[in-house]
Amino acid sequence: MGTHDGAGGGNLAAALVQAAEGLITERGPQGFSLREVARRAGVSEAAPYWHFANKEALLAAVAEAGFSDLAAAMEGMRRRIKDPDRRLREIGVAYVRFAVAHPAHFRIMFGPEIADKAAHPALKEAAKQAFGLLVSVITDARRGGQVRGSGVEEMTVAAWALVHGLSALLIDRQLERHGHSAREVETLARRVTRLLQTGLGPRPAKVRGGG
Amino acid sequence: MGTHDGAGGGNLAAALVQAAEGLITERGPQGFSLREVARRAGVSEAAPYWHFANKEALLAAVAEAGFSDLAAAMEGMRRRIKDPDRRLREIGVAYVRFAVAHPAHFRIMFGPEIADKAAHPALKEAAKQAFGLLVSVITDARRGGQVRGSGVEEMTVAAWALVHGLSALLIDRQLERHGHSAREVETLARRVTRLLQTGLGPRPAKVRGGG
DNA sequence: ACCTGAACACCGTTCAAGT
DNA sequence: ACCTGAACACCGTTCAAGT
Repeated sequence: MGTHDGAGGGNLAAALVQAAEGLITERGPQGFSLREVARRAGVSEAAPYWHFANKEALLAAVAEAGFSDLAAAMEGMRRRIKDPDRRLREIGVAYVRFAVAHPAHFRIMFGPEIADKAAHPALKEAAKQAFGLLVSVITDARRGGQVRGSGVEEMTVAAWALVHGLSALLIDRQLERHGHSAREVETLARRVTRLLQTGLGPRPAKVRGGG
Repeated sequence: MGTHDGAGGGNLAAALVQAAEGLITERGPQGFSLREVARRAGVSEAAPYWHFANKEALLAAVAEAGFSDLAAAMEGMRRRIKDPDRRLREIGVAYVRFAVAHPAHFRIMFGPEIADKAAHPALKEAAKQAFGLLVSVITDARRGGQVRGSGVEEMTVAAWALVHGLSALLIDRQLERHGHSAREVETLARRVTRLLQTGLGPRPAKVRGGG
């Protein structure tokens, strides 16, 4: 508000976002400071305030770029894979892969560093788009299947929660038993996503009527 | 290390933890400061350092209390409910209920504020216990059912990821379409957890062989 | 053993002042 | 329009000094 907020003509804004991404990757959301970003960009500590309202606005720009990358990764999977069930799985895997590859981005995108997300509408929009992609893919996967009422909505929440939770647990080192290499992470994500599709229980009967 | 770290005879340590819980609940992990905690406890800004090595150690104490409460809530459900499937569901619901009721605790417990969790072994221990509870409950629910290889381990990861992700998405206001009242949260958690048990897909066939 | 006071090196943010 | 310098009110942490 009252400032350019990025997409003007200046290139210091872009340089600041780039420096911010580097710093946040190196030191995490804790060690991040606006003054250090300014130092890395070679300007005074007050300069960023011309381009961003405050620290949070700069972080929001970083988060936005992250959402854009995540959406691209998911969209790529949707385009590449035709089988609806496998497609749903691999989109989930792409989500987890992104989180583990860019933990700092992931935390900024979803964490409390950006306190008031309503103040950064582009963020909400990006998240909504990712959600919409999931909805459509799940709808495709269930086409012809019996889905009553708000079924797809709930399925989408479940699918999102599953890959989001797996991402968070991996990033926060809560699953140390399972390796963090790219291959191991993908295998785990694939198996866990498949479990959501088949279900934990061996009860092929009551599936249809469950209220 | 080199300091008491809590369970000594002094009561300033306990007062500091209590003040920290209050402050973190009011202002979130961002607005939290050790100096403010000291002020609320009515001591000088250097006093906390006699009882806690640093800010992180105080936060670790808060996280530990949170894990203890969460474990108690889950354990209570295990004792109260006999039907294995419903028991698993309600333990999941208890997890989400705790997260939404105590978002600040939840974030401290799992977030990056405590950078090196290996430095606070009590934390790892508490998390491991909660995981063990899930494993045993899932084992019970699957008793008699066919579970090959590392099946239970993977199921546990899936169940944990699901409720953890739902908790995180709710706390971070990413599911604004769904209300945040206690009743609405419980209903959503129950439905989503049931989805993991029954599975998304209407494919009662291939369930058994899936590699 | 336990706490205070003062200090150091950092922050986020503002604001007059420069060009 | 865009940036600097200096300032304000905060931090986390340390350390001599008190009792």
